[in-house]
Amino acid sequence: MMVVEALHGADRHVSAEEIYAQVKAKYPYANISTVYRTLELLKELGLVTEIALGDGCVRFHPAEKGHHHHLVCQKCGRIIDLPESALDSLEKILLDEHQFKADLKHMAVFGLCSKCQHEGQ
Amino acid sequence: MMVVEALHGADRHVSAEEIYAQVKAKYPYANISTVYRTLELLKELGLVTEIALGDGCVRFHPAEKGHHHHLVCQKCGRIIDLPESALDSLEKILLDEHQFKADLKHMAVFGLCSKCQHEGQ
DNA sequence: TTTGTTAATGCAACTGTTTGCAAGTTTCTT
DNA sequence: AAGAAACTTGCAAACAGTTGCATTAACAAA
Repeated sequence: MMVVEALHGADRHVSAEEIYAQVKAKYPYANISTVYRTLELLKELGLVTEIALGDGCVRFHPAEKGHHHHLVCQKCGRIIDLPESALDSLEKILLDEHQFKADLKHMAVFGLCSKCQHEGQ
Repeated sequence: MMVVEALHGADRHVSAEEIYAQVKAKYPYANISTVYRTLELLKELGLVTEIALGDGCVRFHPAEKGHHHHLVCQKCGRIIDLPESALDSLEKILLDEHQFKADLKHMAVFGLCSKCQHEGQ
């Protein structure tokens, strides 16, 4: 319950550590492995999605706030948000050509943003 | 050198731990952090690509053997290989619509394979 | 040859995350 | 209400991977 609350209350993608800190503030005996196990459960139920944005920790996002994707610039670190529909065509191609039902709820694509493409080195 | 050799000699995607084991067999004083640092360097030079196939460790693949992608079934674990061109259209869309130069050398897409889609539960 | 500069290595400690286990709690059966 | 089975939790240890630091090696300048 406290994990769900922390996820819901956050205005951005939160890490397990941040959720743990919030839970611990209310109930100091709480353990971080419980947070991870709860997040795992919520993932299986489809209530949260996780994503690795390349900053060393996985971040979580409640499904009820809607799905979306991210473009992550490997040079400046800028993160560009994409609507869920941005990958619809990929999903369709994989289904049509490979009979594979891709789970594209929350993807991160790494590369170079418009600014960094045009800079030297 | 030994890291490159181990990568080159393997007939599939190898983990850092497997490379380390091979290197250690020839030179027992070797350290795993050197393996990781070498792999990091090779990545930066574009000589190897890494990928997380969802089995708990990152796997590496030498670039000279060609790029490709993987469809990973979340139910049965089956891995379907895709040619590099399979994501060309996605790359083009991201560039045209978002001016983002995606780095799609070695991607893993999770989902359900044709068999598992049609099974209950 | 000596000195200074830079890069590579081994080691230990650390990070984020997962796991095994024992204890406690809840739920089901009777 | 009692007992069995299943689930949840905290804790400590493990795991894959990274980092800081001290030592060593490689190279260039003098």
